[in-house]
Amino acid sequence: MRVNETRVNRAMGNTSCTCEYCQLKNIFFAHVKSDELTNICDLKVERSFSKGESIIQEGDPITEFVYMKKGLVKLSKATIDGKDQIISFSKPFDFVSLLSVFSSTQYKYSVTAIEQTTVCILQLDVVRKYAEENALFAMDMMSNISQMTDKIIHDSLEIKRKHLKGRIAHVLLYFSDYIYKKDEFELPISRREIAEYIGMTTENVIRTLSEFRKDEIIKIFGKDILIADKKRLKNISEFG
Amino acid sequence: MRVNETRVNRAMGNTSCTCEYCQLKNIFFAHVKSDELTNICDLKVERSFSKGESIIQEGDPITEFVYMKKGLVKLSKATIDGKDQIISFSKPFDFVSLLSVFSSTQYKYSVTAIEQTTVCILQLDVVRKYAEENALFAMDMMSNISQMTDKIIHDSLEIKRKHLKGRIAHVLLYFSDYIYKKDEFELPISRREIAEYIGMTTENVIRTLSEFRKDEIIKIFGKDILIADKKRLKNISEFG
DNA sequence: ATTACTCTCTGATAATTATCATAGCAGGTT
DNA sequence: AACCTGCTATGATAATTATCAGAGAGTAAT
Repeated sequence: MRVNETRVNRAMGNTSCTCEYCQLKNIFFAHVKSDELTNICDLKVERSFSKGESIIQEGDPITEFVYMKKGLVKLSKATIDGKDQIISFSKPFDFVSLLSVFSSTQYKYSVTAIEQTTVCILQLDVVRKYAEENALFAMDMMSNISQMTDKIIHDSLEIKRKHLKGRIAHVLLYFSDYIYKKDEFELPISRREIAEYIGMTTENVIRTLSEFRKDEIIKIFGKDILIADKKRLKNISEFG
Repeated sequence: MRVNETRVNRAMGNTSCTCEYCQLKNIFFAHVKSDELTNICDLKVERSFSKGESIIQEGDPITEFVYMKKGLVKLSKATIDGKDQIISFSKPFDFVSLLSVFSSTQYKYSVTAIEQTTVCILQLDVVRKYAEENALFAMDMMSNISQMTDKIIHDSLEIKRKHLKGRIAHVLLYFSDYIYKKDEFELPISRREIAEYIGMTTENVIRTLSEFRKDEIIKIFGKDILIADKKRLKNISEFG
């Protein structure tokens, strides 16, 4: 991680060992023995980031293994012409390091909190040691990587084949159905960031949202979105 | 794999054990002991496919582990409206199963030979057994998955941020620099397939290639392409 | 209070890309 | 031969999307 003046809790360390109830044990560490888990729990460092704070910076050496405990982050990459492209979003209990950790020594993307976020951090060599000694754990990691990249590739194909309206519908349904699981939610990102995700201009994102509002498919109150006609939105996402 | 009347060599099995010089030993099976490798070599089945033949069909149950020994394939996915989207291309010594094998029980994409292709096939449970018993091998697989998905995601972002001309330039440079490593080559895919890869219409692919020809950036003889001005092509790929 | 931001929003216009129509050509089939 | 079919190719036109310009609202800093 880059030295960042906005980063907080740098030295707070393991302030609250809540591993006891952490779902990671069942998901990711299912094949790690319980005494080793206690060890992992002691070694982990928990950190919090406010909305907008940088968690990982593109180019950072990969020395840590970061997983989402709470919140929401965006994975993004700077283009040659100084803009940003958003690759995907991650939520608990994704491992935001997984995309690069076994193919590179440096992060190829940045990770930024788009909601108040808590992550847990393990030293990479610790995780690597466990993986090298415990093939079942390594297999679980593989499954995790696969699921993560699978979703990224799938969404990328979906977005690619759709027109502007379909892409916006896709994004709204993504947050509504996949992230928040309700029809009314606060968009965690700006119109510009939506544009960076789906590869369109900010103006057209705004225009399309306005159009959906005029057509009474959604209601907009700033960042608050209410999906009023999900059936129509799904139809637009599929075929529009 | 689906029963396919075009598939050949179904029952040929291990007709030519050329494992002895296979590069896979150094790349993928580096941490598998040599006596186990002999076992793997005995269990593997080699199969050949002509250009156009289906190797894996979307929806097939994943029971085998397929790697590229020779040739070139496309990974593609059918869209809801009956078209195809090309995800990526794979060459020796990629593992074309890797994209799904640890995240799903069924293939989510099809694999089709776009050149005369030879693959080697291992039963998935054999590979899984080795991985479960040999964490270093599992780690090597992880690295392989990561590199493969990394490249897919990277290319997808590059294509997404470019305009039509830049995308065509990207594809030409992909085949020239990454696949064939020469300036003159035979395009292994049709204009329509290029369109399916970069998310444009066939007509515009053809038009853009014609434009490059008129601008003397490339020469075209049917499927044969000669890159005459690579510098300009690279410039278009980056900024056009 | 003023300045300087960024974000949201809208309209007018330009550029890009898709669609539709047409045609030549090659390969395969009957 | 005549008839498909798929691929390549080009032009005209329509649709989509980007760019440019401007404006209000909010927020932070001076």
